[in-house]
Amino acid sequence: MLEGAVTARTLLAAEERLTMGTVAALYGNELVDLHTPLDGAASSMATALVPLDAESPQALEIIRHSTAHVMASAVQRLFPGTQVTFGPATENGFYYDFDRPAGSFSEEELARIEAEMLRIIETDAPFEREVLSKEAARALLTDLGEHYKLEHLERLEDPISVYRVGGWVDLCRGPHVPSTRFLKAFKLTAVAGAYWRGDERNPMLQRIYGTAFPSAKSLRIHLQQLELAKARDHRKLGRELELFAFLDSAPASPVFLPRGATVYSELVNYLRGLYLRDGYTEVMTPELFDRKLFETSGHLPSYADNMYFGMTRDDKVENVDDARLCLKPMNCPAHAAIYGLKRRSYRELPLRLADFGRLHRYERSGVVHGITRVRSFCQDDGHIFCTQEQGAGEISRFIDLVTAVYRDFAFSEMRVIVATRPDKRIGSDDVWEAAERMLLDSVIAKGIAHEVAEGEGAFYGPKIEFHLKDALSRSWQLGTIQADFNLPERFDLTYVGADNLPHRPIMLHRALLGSLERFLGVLIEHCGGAFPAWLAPEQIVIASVAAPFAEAAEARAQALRTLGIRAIADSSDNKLGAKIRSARLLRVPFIGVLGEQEAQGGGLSLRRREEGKDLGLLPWDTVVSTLQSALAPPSATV
RNA sequence: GCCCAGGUAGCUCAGUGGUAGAGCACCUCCUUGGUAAGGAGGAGGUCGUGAGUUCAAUCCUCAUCCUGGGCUCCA
Repeated sequence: MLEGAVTARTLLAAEERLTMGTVAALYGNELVDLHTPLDGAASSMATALVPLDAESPQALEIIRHSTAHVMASAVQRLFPGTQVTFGPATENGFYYDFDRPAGSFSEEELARIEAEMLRIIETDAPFEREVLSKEAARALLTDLGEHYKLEHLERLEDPISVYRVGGWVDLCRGPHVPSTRFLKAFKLTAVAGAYWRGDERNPMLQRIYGTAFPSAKSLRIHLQQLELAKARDHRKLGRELELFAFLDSAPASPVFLPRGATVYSELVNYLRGLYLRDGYTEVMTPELFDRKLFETSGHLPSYADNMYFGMTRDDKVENVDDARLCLKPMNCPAHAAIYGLKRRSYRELPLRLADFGRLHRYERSGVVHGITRVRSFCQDDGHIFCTQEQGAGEISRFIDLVTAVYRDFAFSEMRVIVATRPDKRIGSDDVWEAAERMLLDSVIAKGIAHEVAEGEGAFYGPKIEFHLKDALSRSWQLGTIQADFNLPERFDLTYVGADNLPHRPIMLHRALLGSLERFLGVLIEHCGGAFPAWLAPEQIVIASVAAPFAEAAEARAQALRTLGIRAIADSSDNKLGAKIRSARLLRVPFIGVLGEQEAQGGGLSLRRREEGKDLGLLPWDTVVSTLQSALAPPSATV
């Protein structure tokens, strides 16, 4: 560093804004190291500088990225010949990808790497930034034998920065913490394979995941939260609560057990209620179609990789591409065909068709996950056929509906993503342009915070996606609405306008919950298996205090069932405490206790799931009215 | 699909080159009970599947199926 060079450190120190916990600074919109010389007039710069404390979110990223550097340094010390690639901070930590000729890292090696990292950190080595010409950087990387970095270098613009720490050097944009002293708490968590630049045609690298925090305490809290999240994992709860299961004979295709099927049906009932109010009519369509339907729709060949094919013994075919039948991966072609069954008038539009048909999509074995990503599922699918002019209004109406629905399930953190035209698509650019415009305008008009995902749209149209997070903060797409000008064209759909001339309708594909399977998975994690009372598989368990009251308990349960309440009696010869315990483990919203007192007076002692609240002995009428009001499904308002 | 880690009773998990164990759940009996586990006994496994090595394989090797973590939040 030049004598007297102006840095964030000198400027902040001069104003006594530098503390022991300051790891970097924000200079305008730019993150800068404390020690990097700044350009410009010192006096004006100082006011634009904001010191970043270790506890700030931006500092956390810097700490993690610096920890990744230390890890890479340790790896190269321990395993010479290993090349480095990318090592960014992530939402929950960091990773670094290596090309190690000997292959992946074992658990024991992870421990050795951690130990080596500690040794490096203890030396309190400073992070030093150095700016090079591209030519000099090329020479440096060639010298180090870092071929991946060399490849990446060619994508970068002059000048190039590198960071040194403890004699180790890496091509890096920075910034970094001043020295390794600031890395106080880290843990290496996992090894995994990852393709170079994420492309499966490239060589596979060895990735090491880790996490880092400004203090040992915050790391400990993070690890505890991970443990808690595991307890909410829908796969674990699905098994424990007997909601669903998987058969070896149907991989990645869940079977719903009685308890899970009850929740599933209630979700469908809820949706049917919404549809009735919101002007949808339901249709039912086959699962197996002649391939011609999907040729017309354009699913073949765009979507063939994700489709199942079928044939009969009368079909003398050898190649799957000649299979006569297709298992539907989507409902839209069938709905387009239904629309085309007869001549349509503008007076019928918008025509909103809903379908709970079962879909099958072939998903590669590595991407399936519990019931949130499966091969057999059902969408709360619907297609709106309308005029161009009606499109914006329908989209706006749908956004209101989907927002209200998520509110019903107490989801608050919704991400809205507008996904635009992908490389592999059907239809002209003009048509895509219009469709993208329509979606974006609706979101903007509602003032909804959203992101744009370039190239992430469906092959037939752009979409708005509504994402929610699961217990491990993985983001899942649930609801969606997609504008489609292509299918109406391909199916030659028309309506007769007021002018008595044929016109082309547009088609909106939409789903509120998305896949019912996925939604249920996310919902299970959201509520930790304690479903809202209206969805609970059993809404009340009536526990008899002793055998002589078993019959009375069963009679009460039956009386409630005739009122539409899912009630069961626990007449096992367990003691009351054990019955309460098992009902609570199943997260049953109400528990009724029936003994001498209740049998005599005709009432029931009731307790609610929430805070184990005991409502005491209530007269039967009060029991019924309490249950009926607590068990009523919510009503999403449009 | 690819990399890594797994697959032992319904569930959660021990275990060993000489054909297997615990807790819970289940069944039977005793107990007739008042708000998160009463007691005793019993039954239950081709150790994922197939092959190989071995006198002998749940254990070692290979294949295969299934499950789990990950596969550009770009130096």
